[in-house]
Amino acid sequence: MNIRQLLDQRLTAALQAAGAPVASSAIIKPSTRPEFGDYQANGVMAAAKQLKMNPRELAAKVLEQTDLSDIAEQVEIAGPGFLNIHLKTDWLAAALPTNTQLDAVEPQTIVVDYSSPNLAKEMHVGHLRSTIIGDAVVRVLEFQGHHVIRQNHVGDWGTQFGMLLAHLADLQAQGGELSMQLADLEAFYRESKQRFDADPAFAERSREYVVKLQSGDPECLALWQQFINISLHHCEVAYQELGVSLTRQDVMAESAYNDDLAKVVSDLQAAGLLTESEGAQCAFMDEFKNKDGSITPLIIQKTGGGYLYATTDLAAIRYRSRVLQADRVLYFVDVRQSLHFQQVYTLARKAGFAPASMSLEHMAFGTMLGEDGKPFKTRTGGTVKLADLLAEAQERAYQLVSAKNPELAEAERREIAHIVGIGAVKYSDLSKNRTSDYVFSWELMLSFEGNTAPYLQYAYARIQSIFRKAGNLEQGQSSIQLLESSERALGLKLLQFNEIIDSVGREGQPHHLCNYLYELAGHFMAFYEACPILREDVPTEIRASRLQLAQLTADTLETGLSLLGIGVLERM
RNA sequence: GCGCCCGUGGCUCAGCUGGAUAGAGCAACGGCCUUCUAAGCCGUGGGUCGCAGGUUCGAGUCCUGCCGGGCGCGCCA
Repeated sequence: MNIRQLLDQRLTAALQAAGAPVASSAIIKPSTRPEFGDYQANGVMAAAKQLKMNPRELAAKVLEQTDLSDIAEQVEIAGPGFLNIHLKTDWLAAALPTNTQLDAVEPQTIVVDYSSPNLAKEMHVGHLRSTIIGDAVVRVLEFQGHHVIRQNHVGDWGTQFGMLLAHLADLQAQGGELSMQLADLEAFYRESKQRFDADPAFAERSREYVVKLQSGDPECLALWQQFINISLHHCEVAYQELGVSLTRQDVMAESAYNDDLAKVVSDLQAAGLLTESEGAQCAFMDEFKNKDGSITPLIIQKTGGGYLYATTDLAAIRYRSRVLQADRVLYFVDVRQSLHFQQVYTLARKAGFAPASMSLEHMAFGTMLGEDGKPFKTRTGGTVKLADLLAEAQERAYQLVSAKNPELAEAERREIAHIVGIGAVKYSDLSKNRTSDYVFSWELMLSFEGNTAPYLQYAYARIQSIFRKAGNLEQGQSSIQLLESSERALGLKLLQFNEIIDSVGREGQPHHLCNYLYELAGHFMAFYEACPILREDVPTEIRASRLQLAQLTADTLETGLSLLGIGVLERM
């Protein structure tokens, strides 16, 4: 159930029935302070302004137009014209058992473009944002009942593959296993680049490899295919370690659109959208006109006929519309590409590649910076490998769990370290989703205290511990009673799960879910301190009610964390 | 030059079509483990929300200007 939506529907209808314009909304939000009830309506004042009415009078008229007595204990007009809604505690309690069942949504086909690493190099911490945030949103959308199509738009094409293949061919000529030579992709890339910069003959051969690759030379293609396979395998290892749901089936590489590119250009030309400028095919769109009258162009085809990533992105949009039949396409891509996407989206609309009914959404995120405020690098100047970060996180978690619970078996401590360590890394990224840049900090990323995944996992483990201790105590069929203030607060928070899921599905911001789960766990901790469950002096029906609250909290935490791609533990 | 984004306590961040007394975590300080896991709980101190105007009954949120930082802009992706 979605309380906020329910209140919004009823009060917005009442507001309009009271004479407010059809566009106006009751604007329901959780109350900012306990004495203002559970939810507050902020929209009456804005509507009153438009109607040139006294807001409190309008608020009174709104209340005449609806009857909330089935769900609300009391609704009061407060301050300049707020409506403060105090929900019935019994109604809350009765709604709790079905809490993790969402209200049905109209299913859409949603294409999500995320992760999309460049296969020329190894995945590093900079790939975390797209991969982890995208995967969380994918899980949320599927949970809502949408048809989600993952698209891992990996970079497997372009000039840099010339030097990689030239270097690879040389090594292969010397004998040896490809998989061994490519075990450290990052080092392999460095070596290739060094040779390219230092040796003109090698650079020339690299360029020849690009031509051979693009002209479909079978030997060259075979070599390339091997390289891609190995590099993809590296990604899959990282996905596995991270618990990311992408598989080989989700890969739709840049090269997959190669055959469409000429058609994209000719279709754009036929539509009169391209202009030749300095030898290149460009789209000059009025939407990108500057103050001085010049237009920032979008280059579709290079002088000499080469294609660019704009061309590929346009081909991908057409594919996602025509073949995948998407209602929405979400791009989890660095914010630095926002102008590019604006241009591509605009051109795709003009060209009819993207119908008006298909939503194109750039879910942008900022760059990861080092603690010096510059793009994140190690001390030696290289990027931080994902594998190193994850290993460090798990090691620290292992040290901690070994100190806390030395009696646990080695294997269980390793398992706990894995779930906790990976969870902490993912959560620290998921919990801040501004489009601005953010600062990478080992300290914060590997922290297990405060607003972190381990805190949520700890709350879950505590609940499991209660149930282990409770043994076969019958939970009974008795109803939930929200008697103590901490019980009521927990119950209300539990019921807000649905509205958070809706928001994440709509806006693609998992940090709202993180924040919700953190508050939920916090409410549980307060309840845990204030309300004994298994103590002998607790009456049976109270105990049964509290056990149900604990169970619902565990279910919600588990569901929420799983949507973030984070696991839970029986003990830690 | 043009365009986009960001400036919130010592640090890292929330702040949901403008709403009531700006919230967390970390760090600091003080309490709480013979009672369901102290990776926890309770409490204290700490913010002219970059600056200056403006719109509004009401501005961290909207508008203008300025200061500071980041990023992008015709043949990389």
